[in-house]
Amino acid sequence: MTTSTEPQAGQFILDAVAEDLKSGRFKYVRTRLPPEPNGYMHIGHVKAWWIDYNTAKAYGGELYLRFDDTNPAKEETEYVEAIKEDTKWLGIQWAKETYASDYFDRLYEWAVRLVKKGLAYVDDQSPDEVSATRGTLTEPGSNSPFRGRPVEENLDLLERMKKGEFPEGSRVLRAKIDMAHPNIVMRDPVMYRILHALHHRTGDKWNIYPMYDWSHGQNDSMEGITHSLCSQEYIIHRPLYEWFLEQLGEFKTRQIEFSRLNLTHAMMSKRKVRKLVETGIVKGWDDPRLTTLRGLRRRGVNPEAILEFVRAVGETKNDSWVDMSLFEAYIRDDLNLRSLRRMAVLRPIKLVIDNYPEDRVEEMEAVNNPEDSSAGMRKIPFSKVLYIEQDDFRETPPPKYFRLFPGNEVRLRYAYFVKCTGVVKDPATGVATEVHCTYDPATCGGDAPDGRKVKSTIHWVSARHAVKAEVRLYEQLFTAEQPDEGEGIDQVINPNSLEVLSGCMLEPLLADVRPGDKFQFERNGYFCADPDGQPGKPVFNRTVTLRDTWAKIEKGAKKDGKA
RNA sequence: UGGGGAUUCGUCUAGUGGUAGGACAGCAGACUCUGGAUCUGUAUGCCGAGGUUCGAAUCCUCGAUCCCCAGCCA
Repeated sequence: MTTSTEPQAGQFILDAVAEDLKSGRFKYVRTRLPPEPNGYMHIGHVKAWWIDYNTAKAYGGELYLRFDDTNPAKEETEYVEAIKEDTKWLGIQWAKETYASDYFDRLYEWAVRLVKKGLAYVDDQSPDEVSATRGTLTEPGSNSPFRGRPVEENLDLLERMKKGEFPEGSRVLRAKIDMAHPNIVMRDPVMYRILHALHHRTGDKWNIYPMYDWSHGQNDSMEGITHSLCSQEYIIHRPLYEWFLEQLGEFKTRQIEFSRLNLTHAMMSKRKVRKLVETGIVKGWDDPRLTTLRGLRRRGVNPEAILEFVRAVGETKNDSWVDMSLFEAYIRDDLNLRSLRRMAVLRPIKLVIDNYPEDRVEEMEAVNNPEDSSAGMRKIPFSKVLYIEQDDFRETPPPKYFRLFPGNEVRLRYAYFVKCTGVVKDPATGVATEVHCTYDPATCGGDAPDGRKVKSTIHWVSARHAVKAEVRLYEQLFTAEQPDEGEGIDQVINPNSLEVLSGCMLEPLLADVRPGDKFQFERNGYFCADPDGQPGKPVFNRTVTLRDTWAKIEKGAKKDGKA
């Protein structure tokens, strides 16, 4: 999969911005990345971040990081820091860090301006009354009895709301637009609500806080943002966005909407992810099964892979569900090029080489990364008793199985050809405990001087040199493609989403790893050292498996057998 | 007859009046000291019906389906 030569997927926003520059509507490009600091960011956000970042970068513009902290009840500084950290990790750079709360004073002045123009009023109705008079999707709303309030009275009331003279819910400031507007957003939307809450930055200074609609566009304008890029659900807010700036006579940012990213077998709803964390279905916001950025990072996914993936998905207005396998392809692509190869036996069984000297140890030369010659070579100890994967031996081989079975010869990677001579079983259970074989000393290094071939090469770890480790295997968290749909999350949880293997045997070099170190365990997949590991007792997470043609053949055979 | 958005292989996405292309997934094969990687080949698609045109995914008309909106959330 090449990247830069691929035709660019969806770029209607890039095109629109180019037109704006050409027409002179804007002389420069400035976008903003507007997270609400109320939770951890997930891969769905990355699409938006990338579009904001890429659009600015494409035209020599800049990106502001603006925290949308207009609701003190939900927002916390902790999340601000987490979001900044995640953004940096992704490699997205911002020119300026701002907060919606930076503009509370100016925004209030602008509100006063609208009140003076007779375009906003204080409504004394209760929330229920406001809701009841809004009308429905098909029926118009009705005017508030306070709609005709004189300007002076509105000004006085607004000032006293600000000072904190009224209880929460008792009054709001509303824009005076049209209660019969076919677009519900335009039916006298609430601009300020009373909230006697402590704000993470402004403390107790304010008793009224702006709604999204009243804050966001005005902040965009104040910051000279040229393009306010957001997801489709804001399309219907655009008339209001434009109405405010028009009435105010301020700098007019252009809002452009794109469709958000949906990934199959993943959970993007913040509320539902929170539930997964709280009920203990996952172990935290950084659980490697989650598509939160912290989860992906711990899982071992590189930021470059995430960015390449969202770039490939592109920017369109189509509702879409991107298949997880596309994301995995980008993860593999990235990891394949940069991961050091190591040998690790996940489900070990002993392989005894009967004709190999008891105390002999050889150092075998191995390639670190066939995709990158600069990664060099390493040595791996080899001896009489090895561990191999249980799956690499079958007493009675299925069709097309080329690994170890009695009488068959295979190559031990970087070592010798060995021929299987038999298997030792536990007399009580009948379970295989040891595979036996003989080796051909002439095949040292892995090639036969007589030119004979083997159909399979298997990996191994010397038993007396092996490092024991825990390895965590992950599968998709959900069995359903769209677990967000409907209720009953418990029903679509994949019971096999985590499998912990405790007796894994690794080559000696793997004893000393730091959390975040990534490797390809040959023939098994890509793995990343987890922070739970101790020196000498590593813990690895499986990021993603290798493409497994054999698994496919076996699965196909099973299906045919049944049919 | 509430308003607004969308519809191209299984999935995502190019194409904007001139041979429907790419990626992932699938299938078949080559190669291989990873059944990995790489390479080759291959099947599958314009929501529907009319119309305009020498020619329509693209323009027009009518229809279908899906998504969003009735927070003092963002």
